[in-house]
Amino acid sequence: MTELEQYIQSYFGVSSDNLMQISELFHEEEIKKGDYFLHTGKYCNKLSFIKNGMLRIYVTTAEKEVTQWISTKGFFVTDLSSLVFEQPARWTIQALANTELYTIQKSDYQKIGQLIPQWHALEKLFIAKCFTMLEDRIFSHLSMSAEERYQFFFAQQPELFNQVPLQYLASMLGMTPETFSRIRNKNRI
Amino acid sequence: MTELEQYIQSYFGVSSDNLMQISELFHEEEIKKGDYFLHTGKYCNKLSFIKNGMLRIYVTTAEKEVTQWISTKGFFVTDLSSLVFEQPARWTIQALANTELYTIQKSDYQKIGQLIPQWHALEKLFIAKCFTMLEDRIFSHLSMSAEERYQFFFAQQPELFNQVPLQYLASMLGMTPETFSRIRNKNRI
DNA sequence: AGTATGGCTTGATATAAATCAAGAAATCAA
DNA sequence: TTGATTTCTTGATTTATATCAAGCCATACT
Repeated sequence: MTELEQYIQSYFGVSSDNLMQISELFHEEEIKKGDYFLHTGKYCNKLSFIKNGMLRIYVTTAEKEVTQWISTKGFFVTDLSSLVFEQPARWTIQALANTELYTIQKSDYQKIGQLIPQWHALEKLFIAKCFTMLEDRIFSHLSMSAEERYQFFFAQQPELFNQVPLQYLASMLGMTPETFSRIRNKNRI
Repeated sequence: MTELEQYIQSYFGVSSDNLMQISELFHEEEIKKGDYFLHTGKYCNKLSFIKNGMLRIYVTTAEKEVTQWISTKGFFVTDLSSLVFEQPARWTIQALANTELYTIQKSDYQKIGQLIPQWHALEKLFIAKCFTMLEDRIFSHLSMSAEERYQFFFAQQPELFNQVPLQYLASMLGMTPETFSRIRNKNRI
């Protein structure tokens, strides 16, 4: 089983005879550090798994740049509202490092539902899972201080803290780089 | 077309011959003010539309009560992770007023997929829509002040501000009742 | 090697929002 | 209606976090 098939299996629990059908629709793609996967306002017509590397999902407002999320190895990446509802992309997505992707084009993505009858049901579960992760994140903003959010997130993804420019982590957690730096220092052994 | 059918139509865009099949699976139910739709830790085995009234979705932590959302007429209500993944409910859901619901039991809900082949695809779109709403909410916490969140939310649901105890709105927006009260006063004409 | 450049740290200060506290208004119950 | 709760408002104070500013440390550049 290829790495891609393992990811699809673990996210969607597809049976192994279907796995190959799906994974054949993906192709490998590389994005160099600094290059863009997607620009705000464009239409997102693909969905990718990260084989290795990192992508930052952000948006530029009048005052500042807001990092919404950083995706790493094993994660999905797309602009869901653009892919699914054909709307202009909300997010800009840029590679923080040289990144290899398994990518499926929208047209092929839409074919999966015909190939595999239970696909939509599995996909629904996947998106529902993503939904609950966002619920957790909102909860963290309703009930935690900056330091608590730091610890909550660090517990979930400690690897990220060594690999990602800290200013982006700070933004993603809803605090300034200075505050992030101080908290980080305090929490270092 | 009944009110329930209109909701289902508008959320899912089901064709009219399927609408009745679906709506027949729902039954009406009433919850008195103060009564509970769901308790944290229990299993949520239903999904409801609000015909009228209001429900508050919240969780009690060691320090405080955190209101995650307030659902009103026309909205869906359930604990998604409990309904879909059969996990203990994260949220407690309580009626803020006498509330009439159209409710479908989990067992019937699961039947819809068999009745209507494209159901899972429609449901996926529905959850994806909910997902993007949560993305917006997270963005509001990453980039806005308390006052800006107040205005952002007020623009979306001005009706709520007259009907709901303000302390719950405050919690839902991630601020204290005092801060909410001051901002509200300032923004009153 | 030397010097830019961008990212991180640290300190001083300002500000938004929380907390504490008391009183006013609204809601509820008898 | 009246008193009893509960919720809301307002002011004073504290605290967390942002902002401003300077220096430091890496990495990249020539």
